[in-house]
Amino acid sequence: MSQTTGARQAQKQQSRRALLDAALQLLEHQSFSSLGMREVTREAGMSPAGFYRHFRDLNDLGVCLVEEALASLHLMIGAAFAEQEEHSEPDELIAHAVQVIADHVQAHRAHVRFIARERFGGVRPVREAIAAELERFTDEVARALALQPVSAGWSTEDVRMVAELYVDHMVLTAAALLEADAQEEQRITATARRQLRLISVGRRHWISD
Amino acid sequence: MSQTTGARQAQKQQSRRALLDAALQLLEHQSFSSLGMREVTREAGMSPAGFYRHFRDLNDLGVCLVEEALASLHLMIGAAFAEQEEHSEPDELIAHAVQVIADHVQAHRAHVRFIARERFGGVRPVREAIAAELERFTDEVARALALQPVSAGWSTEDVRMVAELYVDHMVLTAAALLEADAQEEQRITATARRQLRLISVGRRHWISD
DNA sequence: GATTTCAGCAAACAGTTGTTTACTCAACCC
DNA sequence: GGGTTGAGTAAACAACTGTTTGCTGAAATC
Repeated sequence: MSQTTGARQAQKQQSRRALLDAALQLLEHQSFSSLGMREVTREAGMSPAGFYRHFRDLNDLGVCLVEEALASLHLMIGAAFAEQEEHSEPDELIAHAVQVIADHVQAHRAHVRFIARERFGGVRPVREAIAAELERFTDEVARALALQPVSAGWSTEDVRMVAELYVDHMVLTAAALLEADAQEEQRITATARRQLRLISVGRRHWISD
Repeated sequence: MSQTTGARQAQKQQSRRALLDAALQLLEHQSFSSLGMREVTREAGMSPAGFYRHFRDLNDLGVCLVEEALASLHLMIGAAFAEQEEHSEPDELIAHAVQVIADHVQAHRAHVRFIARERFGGVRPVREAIAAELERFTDEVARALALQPVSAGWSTEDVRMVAELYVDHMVLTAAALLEADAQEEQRITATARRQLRLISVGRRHWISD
């Protein structure tokens, strides 16, 4: 249902990409709620009217960006959990997890910035799309946590609450890394590791109801 | 240096207040970076040019809002720590702390929304003002934590890292409460208490370097 | 090869934006 | 009470906004 021959659709996809990239670029220095469509089309090298061939709205484009940004996050977390057996020491695993986040921020700056910035931003549809995706994300983390030996005998609410703590901490750490230079990055990742270790200690001594 | 006779200055302060309140009102449905000054003056019932008698810029107004919003937060946390001796049970203290946050959100919705929304928002001066204020805030919390018996023998970095964890958690909880109805509020506060308890357990069993 | 489809364009629309200018008139000072 | 200060105004400025209209020309279909 999505392709006719190829060349036509491919060109359209390319223009669409240009619009999304232009938006991401502009969002480095402003919030989504102040983004203009003329601004976006200008940055993408397209005439204003052309925008409507791809999106109904700017909000429409915003929701697409949310899905795009969190898709790459899902891939990351999947890979991170898959590798977790390789690390026997818990501290090693924490260090690895933080490094995975730092690498992800490096590789997807614009996406991470967008999520962090608009999570509580001024545009309802975007905010809600992020909330919905982060919830699915938290479910995923909760499922993985439940399989760990530490979680034996835990209530689902307790597992879920830890998952929320981890996800929030991850987003916050990623956001902090966005504007950090190499030196600040060391401080931030060191603190993040310490905090994760504290939570880990808490989990080991937790008494679930 | 700030008053001449009274009536004159008082009227000016009142207009200034009207501008700040108008901005806060408008910021319920948009981000600061999309706020217009004509929009603000219109909402405040003032002519556009009048704005410049009070602020050089919209950013100038934004920074004022930051200071205003975090001043009330400082008052809150001061009161909360002052009352902490009244609660012998740790769980009771946690429940009280969460309730203080919920009450604060109820009483200062617009301010809390502004801080949560613009903490990672698109306007540099505002973002940096919030970061600076939250850092002072974290210092305050760290000082209070250091006095608690649990922190005996802890390094200053470890105390500071816990303080950051608490502050971030507080802001996040407050932000979550913003859009919650009565029922969701119960869920959010319950989760927040659980999470604080987990951190508390972690602190009790922590081995500082 | 003729016909249909449709991504992208140029132009025009009425509104809105931030800022400056010259002004009014009440509160202040002496 | 006369002169000064300064908070707030109305009008004008060029620049920009989102959206619609009819058009062009290349790719796709038959």
